[in-house]
Amino acid sequence: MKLEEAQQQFIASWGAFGSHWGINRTMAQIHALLMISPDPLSQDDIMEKLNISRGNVNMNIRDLVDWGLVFRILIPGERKEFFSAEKDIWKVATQIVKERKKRELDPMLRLLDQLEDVEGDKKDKHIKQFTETISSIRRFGLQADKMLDGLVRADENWFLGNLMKIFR
Amino acid sequence: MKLEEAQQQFIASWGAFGSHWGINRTMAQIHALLMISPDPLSQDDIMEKLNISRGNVNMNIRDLVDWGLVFRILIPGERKEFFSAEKDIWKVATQIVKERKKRELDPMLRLLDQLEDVEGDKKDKHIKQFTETISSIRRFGLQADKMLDGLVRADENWFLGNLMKIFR
DNA sequence: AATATATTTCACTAAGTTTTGAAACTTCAG
DNA sequence: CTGAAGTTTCAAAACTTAGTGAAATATATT
Repeated sequence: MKLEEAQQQFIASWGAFGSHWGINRTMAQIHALLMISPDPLSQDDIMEKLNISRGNVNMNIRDLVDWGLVFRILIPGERKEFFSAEKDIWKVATQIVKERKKRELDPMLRLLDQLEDVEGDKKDKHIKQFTETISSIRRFGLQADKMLDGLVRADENWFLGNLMKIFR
Repeated sequence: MKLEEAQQQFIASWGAFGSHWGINRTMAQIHALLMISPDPLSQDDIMEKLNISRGNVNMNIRDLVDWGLVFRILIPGERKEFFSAEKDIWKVATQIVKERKKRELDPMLRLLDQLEDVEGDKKDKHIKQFTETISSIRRFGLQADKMLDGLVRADENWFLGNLMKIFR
């Protein structure tokens, strides 16, 4: 397969893939483009390679920087800003886990905490089913939370090494 | 907090939560409603409680059944079909993992396989960066794949027990 | 300070997704 | 076989989210 074609395919599918992971399509495409670029790119480079508007590049780059997946690079003597992606895929994954945990899991756990006790007769089957559901989701969430914290703190080899021991 | 209010809140936020996890809002709301219902509900019950149209209920119920999160229940003597949710949250989670792995991770790995070898000079920095990126993502993906397979096969206590040993 | 270059913002538009509701279809009882 | 009850389909409408491009702002150069 030719390089150009392979690059296009990779960018397109990383975009599709990302859109299932809380990262919008264009954001993921920009990230893909930067991952396979040996050198940092400017906003104009990205506009041109992906055929998207300046505003779109700007917004998505900002988000990528917020997520910690892309870095602003200042090249001495250059007027423009350049951008480069985090290329260590383990770091990319833990970064995403960290952000999503903060944005989704943590607020959900806070809510479940509040919902856990409702007024009324503990014998009523509606109340019983409700509190049981809530508390089992909450217990599960707390475990997941703890596990993800560990994951984010761990380093790749350590983590995969241990995991492989568990899942032969 | 009153039961009614707590139920509403739970349904609403499970919907919002689900929409970040590849499950659309209404689908997640129906699932939430069924999880907290002590008895199976009919399509009409769901329409009424969530204020959504018959078509919408029907389509989303179908998807939930496809995902293995909801079961069709036939109540003897009743003409209507009733529905009941999987209430074991561990099963819900592994079911979702299984489906998403099949729909997303597996196709991505198949693609990366193809992209791994491109024609051209191995010394060219564009080719070098591309193949390195692809192969590191692929290695990572294969590990994740193996791990998720294990997870789906494992049972809850076994899994959490082992995990807790790792992440004290 | 004036000019050129680069970046950010945001109202508008385009694209994509979900929901509705009525019609078509299916099933069952009499 | 007929009609009532239940379920499914699908085109159109409503809603949601993403992308554009031009204007505003910021930064650097002479």
